[in-house]
Amino acid sequence: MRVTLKDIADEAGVSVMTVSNVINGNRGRVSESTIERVQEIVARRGYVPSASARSLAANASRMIGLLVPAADEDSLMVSPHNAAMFGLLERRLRKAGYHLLLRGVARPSEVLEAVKSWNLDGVILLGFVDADVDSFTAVGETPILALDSYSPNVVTTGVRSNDFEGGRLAAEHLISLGHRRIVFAGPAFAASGVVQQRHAGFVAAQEKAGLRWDASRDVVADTSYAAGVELGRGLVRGHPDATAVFATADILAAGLLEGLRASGASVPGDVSVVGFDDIDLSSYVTPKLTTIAQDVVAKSDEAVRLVLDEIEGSRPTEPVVLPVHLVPRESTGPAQRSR
Amino acid sequence: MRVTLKDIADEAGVSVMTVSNVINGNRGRVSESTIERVQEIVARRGYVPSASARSLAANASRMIGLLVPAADEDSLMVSPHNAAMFGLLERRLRKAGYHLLLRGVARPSEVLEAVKSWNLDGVILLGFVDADVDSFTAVGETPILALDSYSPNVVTTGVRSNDFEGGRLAAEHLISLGHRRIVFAGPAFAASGVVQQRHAGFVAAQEKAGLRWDASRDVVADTSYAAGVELGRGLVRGHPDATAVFATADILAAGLLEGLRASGASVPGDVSVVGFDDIDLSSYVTPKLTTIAQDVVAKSDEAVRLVLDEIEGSRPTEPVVLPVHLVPRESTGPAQRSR
DNA sequence: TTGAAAGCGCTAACAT
DNA sequence: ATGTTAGCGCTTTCAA
Repeated sequence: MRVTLKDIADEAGVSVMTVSNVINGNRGRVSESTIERVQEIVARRGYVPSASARSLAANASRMIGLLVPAADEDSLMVSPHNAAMFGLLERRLRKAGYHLLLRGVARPSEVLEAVKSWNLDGVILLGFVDADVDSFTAVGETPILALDSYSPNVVTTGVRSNDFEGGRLAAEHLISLGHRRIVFAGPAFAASGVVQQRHAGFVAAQEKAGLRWDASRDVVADTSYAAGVELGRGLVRGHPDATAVFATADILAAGLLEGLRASGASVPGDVSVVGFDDIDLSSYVTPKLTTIAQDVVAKSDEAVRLVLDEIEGSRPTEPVVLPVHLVPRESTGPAQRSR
Repeated sequence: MRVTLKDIADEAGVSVMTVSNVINGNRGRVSESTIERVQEIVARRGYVPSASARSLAANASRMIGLLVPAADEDSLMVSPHNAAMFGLLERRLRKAGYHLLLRGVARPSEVLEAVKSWNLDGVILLGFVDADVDSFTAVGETPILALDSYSPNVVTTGVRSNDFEGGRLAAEHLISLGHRRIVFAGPAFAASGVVQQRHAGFVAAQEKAGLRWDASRDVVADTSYAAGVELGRGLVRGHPDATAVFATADILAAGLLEGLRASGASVPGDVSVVGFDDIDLSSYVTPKLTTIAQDVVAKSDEAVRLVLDEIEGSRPTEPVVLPVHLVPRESTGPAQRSR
């Protein structure tokens, strides 16, 4: 059935160790002629090493776990932003010779279980709230990298965008357009450092401009299209004097556009909207969303680089913070004097 | 370091086999009191079985490969539809006690390699063109399931939507609105049975209505937003008499909306548009897309069910074909008399 | 430059 | 109801 090292060794008339050395590129230890002979047989027989056997013997799996929150009965959280990260992370890992285990996680303990079970060489956490990240405990030396987390948990390494700066840029943009009363929409602060930071940057820019922050304009909304629609429908009634909204995610902002439209408000005529992420969707909706762009390519590259570095033995680093920038499109315009 | 079966066995004063039997739920073979004692130790020590060792000894990995096309230097193809499938498939597999290896594949031979290397219990192919599926060779008894494929390859089992019916429904809907000259937009036929079938259903409905099919209204376009925009911009010039377009994917149809708008054509005033898939995006764009909905939940459920059944030993089945239905929204309306 | 022996953690098959 | 033996396919260590 399966072609094993021994089969190759027998056919080549050498020991399994010699074949193993050829396979693993331990030149130096094997003569040129042997290398060629073995390689020919390997190719002809279609030999592929057993990852299980390797993992067991070498205690290294060359597999990285990509763990995503998922309630027991639920599907993985595959937001457009996460979907983009999946593809990017897989490519990077593949090019580095690693494989990717994609796994939904309901309880923090399952992270530990996944690592132990598959002998994962490293773990990348995508989309966990800080409280969850806080609770992860070390698993031997296995590097654990948390994307978009502000958890102080020392067993994890962080890679995230400059959320504070993003909040600042959004506010500055709106202020420069004359907006003075801006609603901030996003998930509850407590759970998310990301949201806290975006909010802090947003408030800082306003204070710098001499505007007083009014907490009544903080609105809690899920990161979902539906939540955006609901918020948009009620905005004019709930915040009659607001001329702009900063939403902490494009998907939420996109829903907002729809909700505002349904309530008869025009964007950006009556209300300006700024999103966050710059997912593809943001230029598909009408009007096209002005947003704060994250560099998802850099984020995935850094994440993989850091995990692999730690696997190679380097010490965990300070969190890596990636730059963001404003992408002005059609959903923002001058504040209406009349409102 | 790692807690092993032997550690548990030593502490419990039994043999490893007894512990193994407890772990694997081979009740019957072990006394109640032993089970309890062992389970307590397992929980207390945080024992997690080694998947590698299991895979090696039992010759079963409880891991399924989700393989997606990806050129060497490129990222995985993570279209919105694929992203939805990722999440759905992972959930199903997780609930069944399986793990998911997500892997981009540049050459068909890599499928074989992935299976051999990780001793995969099964494989799900997502997004491959028929020509690629044709070329896959059997890997022992390993079930290979191809999603959305019309390849006659006998080593694979198919799960797909009723594409012919989808094409028919789209055409019927447009015809009933008075459209007589409808453009068909999608990737090249040759490569894709999916597109062929949608086209065939589309043509059949027209012929049934007494319309003559005119091949000049077949337009080749990538399944991408950009291709849709380009097509939309040139549509009025290239097909001045067309009153509607059927696009084989929502992402393409969404681009079409934008391109038509850019060229000054109104939807559905001047041109009606029907998409395919019913991804989230289709109700986020303006106007909301009329589309043919696929049942992605059923598709993922069936895919997992079939793979697991075949792992259990049942024979490969006929392709499973899932129903589709029309979702009328805002992008279609009565044909203009004037055009 | 090459090989032999031991063992990674588990299970299947056969004892008892 | 429980234990023993013999691997699964590979790498590590030590020897030649």
